[in-house]
Amino acid sequence: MFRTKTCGELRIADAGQSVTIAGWVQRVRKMGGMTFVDVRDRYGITQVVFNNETDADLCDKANKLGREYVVQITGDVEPRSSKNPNIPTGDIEIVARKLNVLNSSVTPPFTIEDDTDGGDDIRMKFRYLDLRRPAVRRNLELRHKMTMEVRRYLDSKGFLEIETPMLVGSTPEGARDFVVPSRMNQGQFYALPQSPQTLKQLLMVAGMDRYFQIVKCFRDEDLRADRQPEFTQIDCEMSFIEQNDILELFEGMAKHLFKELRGVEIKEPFLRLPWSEAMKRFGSDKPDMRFGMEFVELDDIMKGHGFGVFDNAAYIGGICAKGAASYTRKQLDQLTDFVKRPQIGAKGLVYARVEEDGNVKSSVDKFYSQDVLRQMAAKFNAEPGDLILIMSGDDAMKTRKQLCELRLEMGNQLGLRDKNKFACLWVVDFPMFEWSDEEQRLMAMHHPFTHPKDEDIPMLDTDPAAVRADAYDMVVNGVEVGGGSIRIHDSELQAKMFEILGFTPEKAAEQFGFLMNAFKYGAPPHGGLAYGLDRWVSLFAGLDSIRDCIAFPKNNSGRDVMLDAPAALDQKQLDELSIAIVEPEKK
RNA sequence: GGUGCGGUAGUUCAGCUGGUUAGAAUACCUGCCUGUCACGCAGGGGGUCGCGGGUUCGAGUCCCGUCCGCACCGCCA
Repeated sequence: MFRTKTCGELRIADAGQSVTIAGWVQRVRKMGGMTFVDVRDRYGITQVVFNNETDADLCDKANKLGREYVVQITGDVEPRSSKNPNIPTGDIEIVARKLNVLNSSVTPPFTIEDDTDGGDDIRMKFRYLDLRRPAVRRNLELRHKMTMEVRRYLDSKGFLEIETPMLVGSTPEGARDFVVPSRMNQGQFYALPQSPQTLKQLLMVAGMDRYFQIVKCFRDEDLRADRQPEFTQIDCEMSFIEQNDILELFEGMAKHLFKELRGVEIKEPFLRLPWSEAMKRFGSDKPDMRFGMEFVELDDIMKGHGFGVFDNAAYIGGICAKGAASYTRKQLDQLTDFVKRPQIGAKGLVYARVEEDGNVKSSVDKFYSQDVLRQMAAKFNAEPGDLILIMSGDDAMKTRKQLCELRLEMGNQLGLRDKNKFACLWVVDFPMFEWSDEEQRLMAMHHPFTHPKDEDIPMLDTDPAAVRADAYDMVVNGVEVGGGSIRIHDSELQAKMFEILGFTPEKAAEQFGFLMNAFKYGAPPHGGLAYGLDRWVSLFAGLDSIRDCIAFPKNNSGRDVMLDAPAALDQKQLDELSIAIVEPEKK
């Protein structure tokens, strides 16, 4: 046998056994007459000891080992005279009898340890070394466990896992597509799917009833810490269901995952927060509900006192930070700078402290009487020691989003965003459309196959912008971890939707004719959702970036720095595809 | 497309208002060391200061451009 034990499994009870292990040299400690070698594999680290007096040649050989050499070692398990309580195998060591050097290694560019000395850049370039680090490996193990539990749960609920093609047609609506040229069909292109949306709907028409797939999706948009150009979705679709059936089934899945992977009991049912309420109370369609600090609107109380900024504002709102009245002038100035940063773009910040005697001391005292300020503070249920922060603006939605940034920042500063605490909710009743300045038309907020709320359907003709959709997002700790909708299953309603979205009937037929045709053959009512696997794993692992739970991620500019992709093609390949590269004009 | 921060030894970083031979830690190499486990001790090697231009008697340091990395805005049905 190549090995009889892994580097993580030997315990004091194994003392006396002869074993063979194999792995990488983590570290060599030479003590003169004796040498300790830590051998690492996926399962752990085991100390091997070589003694000059017992076998001088063998000890010499061990002294020549370097970091990350690959070794096979046979020896006897013995209790250690001084134990190492830091590792599970710390009670024993292997007294070596045989050392087989399977491979040498050049010195790695960074240390293979949880607390590595390597930066992101170099770790990504040598990702295969980075993946040897237990901290990164654990993230991939968690990812594996999650997909196993997802399959177990969905299988138990009667879902079929069905694969859909990666080479599909391009759909200009929505994100940019990655395109793939076709050699057999010169001048024509496939696209990689942004999601299997239409295909899973066709599976519903096909009577598959309950479908899921753990599937790669592709979007050619700019990256973020939580956005990769290829990412994995847990994609699901069901027939003969209502919205509530889907919400219940998938909050059940969330509960299952929390229990199996984090040992956390999550209470059902989740809060179902209408989109309009989420925006009013938190200024966000993905509120972090681990803490309160809800918005309070102050238009009625703060207007008409001669403070021009407020008197002319379309929206005045604030938050109350518990116990933050001790903030210094400097800290408050920093908060003001924070909201004035270009990414947030607020004009300024008004603050008010509630003092021990209940008096309210604000930055706008000269405009407001103590009476008005106390009324204002009462609206927040503010107590002595609290800090009230107020923002205003001439666009209510914009100002709410700015206030949202401030709320999250205060949550951070006051330590209210605990990574080990989880707050789950559904945001429901999203608007059907949103106006696009760039395109000068209404765009589908979710996607064009989303079913409008039945009671809002009459408004499709009169006031489409006000129509709400049977669309929902699951939000955990301010992260959108999944979303879906009830779909349109009626070809006439679908045609109307395309019309509102500015498609001519010809264009709609050209791009989505296959779907509208299918709907003519008895499409069942259906709906579904997709979970973002990368985001779920990141959330459970407490990661700052989804990159850390992806074996081979792309960098900020969409490059794979290890493979050095993308790259130019050989002329021969270009010729076969009839593709000519035109140098972008130099500016 | 835009904003901010960064790029100095294999690696992570320090390097002030410009001024001798650019430092630290760690990694690496050599020697010593029989109970280490972040071993210890002694010694050693290691730099196109991202790249290009400019200002200056003199640039790692200031200015302009450019490339690369990270975070964010736009974008992400």
